[in-house]
Amino acid sequence: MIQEGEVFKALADETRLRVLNLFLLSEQPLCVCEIVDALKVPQYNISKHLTLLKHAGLVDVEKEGLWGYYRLKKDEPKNRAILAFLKDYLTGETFETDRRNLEVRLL
Amino acid sequence: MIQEGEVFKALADETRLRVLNLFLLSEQPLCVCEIVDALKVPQYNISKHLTLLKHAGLVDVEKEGLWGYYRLKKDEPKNRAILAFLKDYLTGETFETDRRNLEVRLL
DNA sequence: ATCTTATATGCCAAGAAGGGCATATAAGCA
DNA sequence: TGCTTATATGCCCTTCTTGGCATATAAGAT
Repeated sequence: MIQEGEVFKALADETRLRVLNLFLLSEQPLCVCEIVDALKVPQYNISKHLTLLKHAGLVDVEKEGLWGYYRLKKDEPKNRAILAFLKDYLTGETFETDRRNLEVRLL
Repeated sequence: MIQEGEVFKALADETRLRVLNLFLLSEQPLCVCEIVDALKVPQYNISKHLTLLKHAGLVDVEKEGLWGYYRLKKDEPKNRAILAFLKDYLTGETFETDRRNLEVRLL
């Protein structure tokens, strides 16, 4: 499990970067199932990565009934710079496809 | 081995962050032995991490006789933002001690 | 109460990463 | 030629990480 302050370990995984990419696009809370649909990755896998991102302090959750709404902690001082960097860094086919898939899902 | 573009994996290790911390301080090429002295970590260990950082595109080497002078590729567009971020991120006892050790070594 | 849906989690196996150690390489020097 | 010094690398072992799968949890609906 990732310790406090070890942001880079949280970012050192492609699936997690894909998840963060979605958050950076939407700038709104996303539930697990939306992420699952967009990335086409098994639910248990996304759940695990979200838990890890939460422990790393990059996202948090709000539970509403059955749903868990995750959102980027973009106002956290510790996260501001790295998220700004990420926004430019996450380029390429996969990230773009994921973003398109999310847009369709959110319609 | 780290693939092209996977910067975060290169940063997801404390020893490598400690090495980068030295480069950010000195802004001058450093040879392996200087880093070994400052961090008090075995030479073979530092060598391996430097090779990895090189593959990640964060540093490069210039060989001069027996010595290998490594330097940060800080002018590389891809690296600018992340290095700026790192400069603020690398705080704490260990990093400060390492910096002091390097200063002594470079006298 | 039961069934369904959304999410989390425990266990396992495979692979990657890191450290230790010995040794290889290779340049300079006696 | 041999000796020393600086650096790189291969092997082994241990630990960490990830994904797959099954299952647990828990809320809503019937």
